Amino acid sequence: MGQDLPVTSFALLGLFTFGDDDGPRSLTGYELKQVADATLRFYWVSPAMSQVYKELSRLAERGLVSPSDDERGTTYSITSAGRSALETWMRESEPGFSVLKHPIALRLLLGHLVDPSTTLAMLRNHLEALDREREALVEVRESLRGADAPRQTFRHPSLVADWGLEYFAHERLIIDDLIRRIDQDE
Amino acid sequence: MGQDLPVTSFALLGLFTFGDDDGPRSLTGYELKQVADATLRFYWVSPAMSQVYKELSRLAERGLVSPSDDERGTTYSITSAGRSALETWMRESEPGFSVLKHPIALRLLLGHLVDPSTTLAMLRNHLEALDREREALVEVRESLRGADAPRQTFRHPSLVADWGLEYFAHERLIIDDLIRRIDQDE
DNA sequence: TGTAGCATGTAAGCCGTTACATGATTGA
DNA sequence: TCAATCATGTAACGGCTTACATGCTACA
Repeated sequence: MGQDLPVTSFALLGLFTFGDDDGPRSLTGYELKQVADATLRFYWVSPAMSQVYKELSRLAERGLVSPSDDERGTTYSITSAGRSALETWMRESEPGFSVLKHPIALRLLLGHLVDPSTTLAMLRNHLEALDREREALVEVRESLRGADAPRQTFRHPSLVADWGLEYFAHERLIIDDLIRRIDQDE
Repeated sequence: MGQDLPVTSFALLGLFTFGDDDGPRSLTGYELKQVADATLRFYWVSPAMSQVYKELSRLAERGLVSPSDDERGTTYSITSAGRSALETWMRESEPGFSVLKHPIALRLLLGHLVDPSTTLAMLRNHLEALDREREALVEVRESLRGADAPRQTFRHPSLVADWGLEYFAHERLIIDDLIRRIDQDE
């Protein structure tokens, strides 16, 4: 019974596997969305609230998470079937290549349609957006300190966060360089 | 009459603005797909054939491209309305931030669910995939030589391609480093 | 003669979004 | 008491994909 689910389902399911101290965590839909916004959004997606609830229903239907009532609302935890479905997915499915949707790159491609000053303004705005995103990721990274050593709970999340920080830093350099090159062209 | 179309429509429409020598190009749906695969795919999307034809119909309905018959089949060219819709879109709409869907990063996040050797194998495979993608982009970049100087037709496409090449090179370094770190953890 | 590439679509369906709706709790 | 946050959904719809179908041309 191979689980045929979109990657986003497994991504959300995976967020339940990061236990604090006392075992795997239980989360309400609302909380799950917070966690996804803090982590998944940088390299996967930030699903809409309605999508999160829909996913939780589907995962529950299949027995991969189990709901229980709690003073916080309806909380979900991963089941052992959920955990093994995740492990199977990790081991046996093809990751596929990454997909980037980069509106700035797209508009730079079409730069011949507008004034260079328009393109430059766009790139400068992008630098600011980049800094804001980077700041948000820095905070995520900081929050992992203390449990980010090899074999600790947040080892892998911290590796991914470091990757993301490098990505932002490097993109900053590239954009700076593009601004310089376009400035010179004039 | 603001054109309310998905970004992909403008992306495809934009591909018609790169004239060779004798004005803007005319393309069949099939050819448009080839161009998109060679360029858009690296930082936007590679739309399915069926999607390309659907977009062409919609763009034609709105008068942004005009079809004409040709020995190659039905070819389309951008109209002046199409061109000004593109320019307006470039100047007046918000780009928004980039969205990355990176299955490798996602699976690295969940590395605690599998053997380190599984993660290492995944990262090594990713290095090879990265090299293949890079090679494809190198060829695109090379094909732009000769028209990539400031103010020439392929100036902006070549800036974007250079950006992409740097991106791939840097990701390679990051993955190498991750492999080293995970190796050491054991 | 058969396979690969060129050329053009239709149909079904999933993923995910926005808009809308509701209600409890907490703190300014 | 009013706004923000927590909490949970439904409905409608758009974007894009896969699967399917068709036919022509060039070439090995």
